[in-house]
Amino acid sequence: MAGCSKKRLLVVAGPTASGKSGASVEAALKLGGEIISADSMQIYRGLDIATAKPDSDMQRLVPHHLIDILDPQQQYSSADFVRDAAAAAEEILARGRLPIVCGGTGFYIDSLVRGADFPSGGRSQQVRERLELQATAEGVRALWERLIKIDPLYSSSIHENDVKRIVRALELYETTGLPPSAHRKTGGEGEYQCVYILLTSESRQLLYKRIDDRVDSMVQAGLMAEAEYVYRNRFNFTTAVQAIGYKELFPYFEGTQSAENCIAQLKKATRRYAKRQITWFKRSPVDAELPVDGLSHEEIAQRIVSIAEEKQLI
RNA sequence: GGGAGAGUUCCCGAGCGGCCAAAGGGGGCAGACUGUAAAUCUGUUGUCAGUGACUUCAGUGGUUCGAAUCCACUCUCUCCCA
Repeated sequence: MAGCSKKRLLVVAGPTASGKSGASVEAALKLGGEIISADSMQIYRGLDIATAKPDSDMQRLVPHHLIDILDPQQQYSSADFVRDAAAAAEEILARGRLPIVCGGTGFYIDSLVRGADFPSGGRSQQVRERLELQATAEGVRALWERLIKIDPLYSSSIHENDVKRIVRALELYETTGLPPSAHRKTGGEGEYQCVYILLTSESRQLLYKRIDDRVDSMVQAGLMAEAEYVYRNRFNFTTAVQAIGYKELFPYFEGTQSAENCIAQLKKATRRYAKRQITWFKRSPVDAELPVDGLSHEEIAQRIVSIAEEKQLI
């Protein structure tokens, strides 16, 4: 029993198709936990198949938080996640249960765990849109040069082609009057007594095979219809269109590509995404790695529980 | 049987005497990431050794100081006339 003042938190992270959702549900049943989804796309209502959202049975077995909390035209951010996840954890703990953060959005998870503190304010849709327009009109180069003058330190840490980060940095500067590097928090401690478990695959090939199979079953489950719905709303669903599983299929709806080609493209995009996740988690404050190849959700859950015990979380 | 053309590094595809280990794209691999993150961006991709060396552009043999690039023959493929 961890008697310290910090709040208990179990994190189950991993790349797509590593089996985290299923295993987390099992683990939650064993531990008396509730799940906080750390997934930038599962927050959207109506986007179920491509996001591999836990089905209603799973959600009935164990309470899930931060799933279906927004309409697809709404926007969300890492800062929103930190706030919402912290609130959810609070409630769960108050009920005497264990919060289990489960997801693949490493940026969200690590922001929460590390206690990232995002500056208040510092956000302006208007400013950002203006900067984005400038970027396309005058070229990224122009913005980049402005950023160098404002914050040479920060600008040296990002690449001159990285439009999103350059725009964001300038947005931050214009709205707060301070250069981006002034906002950088030096490794905050975080307020959780956290056990961070990373689900891994020892064989990339196996992971990729699981991804391919899962895409096939998504198609079986009606992915095309869901994608067509997103396609029709592509100009409104600004963040949601970014999800893997829709945009790869757009050429099919436009009639420029066969469905087969698009699906192959989708598999490739998902594999690359998994690789990016793996790269991300290499730098995350992980406490334990758990190889999952060939294990059932039940078995993975079993190990999660023993790791939690070992680390004296429970 | 006659004629035209093509064979390039994992794939597609430029190159048409030296500046070519060979443009570009795809794919692979690796990485970055502090309020869009399933997004965005970067690097690398013949072998070996830190400058450099070595083996590559269907095959063989030539021409040349020098060839992926020119010539001859061989093989494979595409197309046109039979």
